[in-house]
Amino acid sequence: MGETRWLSAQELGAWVKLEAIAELLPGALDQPLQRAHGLNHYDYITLAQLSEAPERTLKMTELAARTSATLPRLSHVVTRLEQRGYVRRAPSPLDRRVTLATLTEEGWQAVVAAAPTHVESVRELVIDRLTSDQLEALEGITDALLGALDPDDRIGLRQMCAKKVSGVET
Amino acid sequence: MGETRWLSAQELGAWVKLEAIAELLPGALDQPLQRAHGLNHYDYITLAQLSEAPERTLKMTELAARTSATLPRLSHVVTRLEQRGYVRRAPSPLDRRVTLATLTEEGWQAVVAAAPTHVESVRELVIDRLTSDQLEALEGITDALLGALDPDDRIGLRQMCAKKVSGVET
DNA sequence: TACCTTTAGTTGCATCAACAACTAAACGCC
DNA sequence: GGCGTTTAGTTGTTGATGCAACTAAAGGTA
Repeated sequence: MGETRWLSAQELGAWVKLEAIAELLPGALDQPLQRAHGLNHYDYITLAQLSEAPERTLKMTELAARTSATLPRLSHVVTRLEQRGYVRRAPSPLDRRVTLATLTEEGWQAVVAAAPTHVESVRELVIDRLTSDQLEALEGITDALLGALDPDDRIGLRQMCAKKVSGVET
Repeated sequence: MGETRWLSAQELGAWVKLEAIAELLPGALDQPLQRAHGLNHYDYITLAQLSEAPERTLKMTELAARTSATLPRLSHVVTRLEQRGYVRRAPSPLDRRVTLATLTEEGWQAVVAAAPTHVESVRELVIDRLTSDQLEALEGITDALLGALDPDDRIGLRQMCAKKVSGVET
């Protein structure tokens, strides 16, 4: 197996902090959404993705890819969201293996209501803490890391939630 | 509540990618450790922290802080690790409310065995993908974010696992 | 058409984490 | 010393996630 290349002091410093962030950030993002709207972060992302899609509808596979989740996980989540009336499932007429998930009017209301809470968290925890230079550096870094974590670019790296929602809200 | 300040294109881009990383990184770190050693990432960090501590012993509260976890979570994890013979619990003689967790010899062997696997993942997923400049920028960014996520610096931001373990392995 | 393979999605089970309620020891104060 | 408060930790329950097994529809091939 060859010798292990241990981490230098600089590498270790950056890594330990990134590790701590990976541990703390998910919970910090969940909390405000959970308390104010009964949604966790993943629920919100799921609804937000649907809200942006044409017809507010996506295939399960596509939705899973855009939310960086596995299909079983998404399926469970959609079941819950369906029970709450936020999403509707229907088999595709073109290929009956395919399930189309559609955002309901209630679901739309829920995303619109939750969006400001979420953007607020993101600003407070991340964006507003960084200088413009850091933000630019962050893009380069995240691109590099996603090369390993999402090699086939299943996510698509396109734009997201906040923009469109704001457009409709006015 | 005032107007929501939506995200600019640059902010959105950085954020969406960071979000994806936060979603994908934990699983990517768990997998190799899980398959090769039956430990998840948090188990490993817990053992690693103990391995560095004087007497290989820490108070539960201190260990929870250093691993960015809540006390209940740590308690459950330590229960499992104790059942596997990796950790021993003992009440502190000085303050009998306090529980001291100590790494056993088997626990030590387990960390030493798992460390190369873990460092390998960290390099492959993160460190080796970044330039020296990016690594430096990352430190600044992580410091800024931890200001929000860990305001009291409970973690301590000291150095970690890999260094010490490598020292003893030779 | 019959059969095999691939693809899409769901379901059940086992694991893990969050939260709240609880126990017990120490501290402060009279 | 007695009593309320704070601190340290554990436990139980509930909810979410991952994985593997399963169903069902499509596609390909003879």
